[in-house]
Amino acid sequence: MTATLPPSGSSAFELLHPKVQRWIWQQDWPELRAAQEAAAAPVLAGETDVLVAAATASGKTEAAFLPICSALTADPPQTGGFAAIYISPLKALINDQYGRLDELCEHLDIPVARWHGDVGAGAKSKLVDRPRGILLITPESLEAMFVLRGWKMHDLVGALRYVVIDEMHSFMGTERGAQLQSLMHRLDLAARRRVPRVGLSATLGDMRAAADFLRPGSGDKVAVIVSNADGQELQLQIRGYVDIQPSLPTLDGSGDKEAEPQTGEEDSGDRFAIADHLFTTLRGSHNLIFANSRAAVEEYTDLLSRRCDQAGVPSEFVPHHGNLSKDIREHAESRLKDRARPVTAVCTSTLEMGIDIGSVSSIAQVGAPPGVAALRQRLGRSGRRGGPAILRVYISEPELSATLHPAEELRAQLVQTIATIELLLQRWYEPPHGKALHLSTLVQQTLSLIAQHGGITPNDAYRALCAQGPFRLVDAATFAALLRDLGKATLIRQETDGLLLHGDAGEKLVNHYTFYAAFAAPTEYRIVNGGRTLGSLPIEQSLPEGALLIFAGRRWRVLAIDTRAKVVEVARASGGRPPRFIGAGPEVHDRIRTEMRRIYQESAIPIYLDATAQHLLEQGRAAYRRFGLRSNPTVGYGNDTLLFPFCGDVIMTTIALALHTRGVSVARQGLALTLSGISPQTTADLLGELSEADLPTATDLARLIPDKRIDKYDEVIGEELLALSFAARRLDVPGARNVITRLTEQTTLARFA
DNA sequence: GACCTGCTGCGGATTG
Repeated sequence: MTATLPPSGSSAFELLHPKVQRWIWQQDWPELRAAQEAAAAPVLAGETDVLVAAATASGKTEAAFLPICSALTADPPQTGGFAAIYISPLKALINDQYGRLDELCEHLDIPVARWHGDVGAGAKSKLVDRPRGILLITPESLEAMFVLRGWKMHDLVGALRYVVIDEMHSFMGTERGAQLQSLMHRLDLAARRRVPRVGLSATLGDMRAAADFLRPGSGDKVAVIVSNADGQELQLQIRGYVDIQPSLPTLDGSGDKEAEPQTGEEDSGDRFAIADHLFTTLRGSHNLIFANSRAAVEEYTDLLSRRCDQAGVPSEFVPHHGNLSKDIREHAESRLKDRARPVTAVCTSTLEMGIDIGSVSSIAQVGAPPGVAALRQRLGRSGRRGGPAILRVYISEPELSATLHPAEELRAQLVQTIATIELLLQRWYEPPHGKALHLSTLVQQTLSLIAQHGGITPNDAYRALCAQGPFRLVDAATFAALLRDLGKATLIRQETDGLLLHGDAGEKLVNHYTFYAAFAAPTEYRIVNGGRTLGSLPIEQSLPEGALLIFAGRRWRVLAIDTRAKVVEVARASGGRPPRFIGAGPEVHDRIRTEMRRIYQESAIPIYLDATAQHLLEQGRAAYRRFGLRSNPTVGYGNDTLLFPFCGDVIMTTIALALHTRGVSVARQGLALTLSGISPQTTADLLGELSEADLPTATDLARLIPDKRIDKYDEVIGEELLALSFAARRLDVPGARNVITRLTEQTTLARFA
């Protein structure tokens, strides 16, 4: 074997155990990757927490496990219990890592075990009887372990030396992330020690926030390793399209019966043009097409499959989204791994994360990307080592007409896309929301602690979860109020000695397996064809018998619906339309809207726009000038006024509520707030009043929202706490004040113009 | 809120 000499002169390599060195040698690696080099010493020392941020496929997992395995080999555990726990957001990722890790650990006599929902109960009880080595687990399975085997936790994790978090960025700012932080803290409590944590993450804008997520309260002591070795070349293009079809009603219009079977003769319009370009450009190589919704995935897979049929070539386009069954998704994944036969997957964010599918030739994005960080992740999938990453974005805007809404004349989709790309080039990414209280997850964790210990005092619960745990933004009074709400809902009750126990409802909740997940999921119907499950659709979907449907990239007719078993039986058909998955859009960050304003006011045309996109941008800028938005944010529209504040969605909601307190009915539509029956002059006066008076508090504004239940256990939380929670996460009064001041200045000066 | 993610233990049938 002609092995290139491994990492000689590499100080990290010298630190590793000889057996690990031998394994690296056998891998034939030319050198250790930057992240692996930098992480070795601090992980080996085992004294600090370590955060490794690097691009996908940069050897992050090895950066953690080469030194961890070295430490475990050099100093083998003397007692039972897991030596390291690796927590991953995906079962598929655990299975991937298990294959890779097991191979390394075989040489080292370190047992590796996986534990998630697809692992049998027998294997689990064996592990509990003989806990050893490295455990790969999901947050939900770890939660189940605390609930069902609380009394054994010290035996299981008493000897724990490391906790590893994979894809840490995917947890940050979410309920599941708050659960993960709580679980990590409860591991420390069960081990009765501070167990070193290793976080593996994509590169983020604010590494300090990430470090603080990994070790709440002590983020400054985390060793942060950022591998910025992504000098990768980016080739990108935004392609503009004009939608000449009259825009169809998308939200309402449940009159599905008139769904006309598409004959294929009306192949015109923007979607067809986009499909044509995708077909001719991507066929013959491996690619990913990110459509922004499951409905769009279905529609484009269908359009592209028909192109293949018409051309008499085998279908090269496969769908991939969260409602498709496991075997359909795994089929797409294995086709992607098979380099011999070209395939392009049309997908939602399902293929953003680190499941091993190999790298693809190019990325297509249909519609505005949902954010800068998401676009960065998607790009990471493209480009073999050393090769450029290729991105094509397809943006469609409606044809200009007399009836077009001003917001559409501004070509907001296109401008938002340009803003997102400009920020990506500046390496800015959306930070996670740090101010959420995560009360829903605090409910879950309180109930879980009671299960683990067979009861707990309010003081101990507060100390474990809030004072020293991750729910630091919750003060004692708020926690007490939460406990009272839980008592009212009979989730908990209190013994005379003060001990908290489960109440009747709590007992039921905790003893059902759905308790372990911190996030809510809608009930869904299973879609079945001849005994084979194709996937599922949310229950809100009303599908009358005989309705036509496009699903899993094919056309179907609904034969029968079993409402009790929640099953929809379908047969192949020739017509159909994609299912509607209802909803609004992702939250747009303030920085993106600020960037959009800059783009409107500039005249430079980015070089990555094609001719149509350039033309659309000019139209958008012309509309911006015509409305005079540079100096006046209001536009009269019939009896209404449109207000364009150019700020993030959180601030827009806050301004809308503040206007609401003045008796104005306000609606939010993308870039604009619509003030019904109010003139631009009155709007200017209202803004002036708001800027002079004190704005209501965020909590007062939140009280105006009739239904604030969003997260899984919000149902049992009382109005007051829901208002507090909504205010913390979804409103920004100081931000709104700044924007209102700016808007007032503009409208005041505009009057003299 | 576009999108995404996850969970138990047992009964019963099948196979070696």
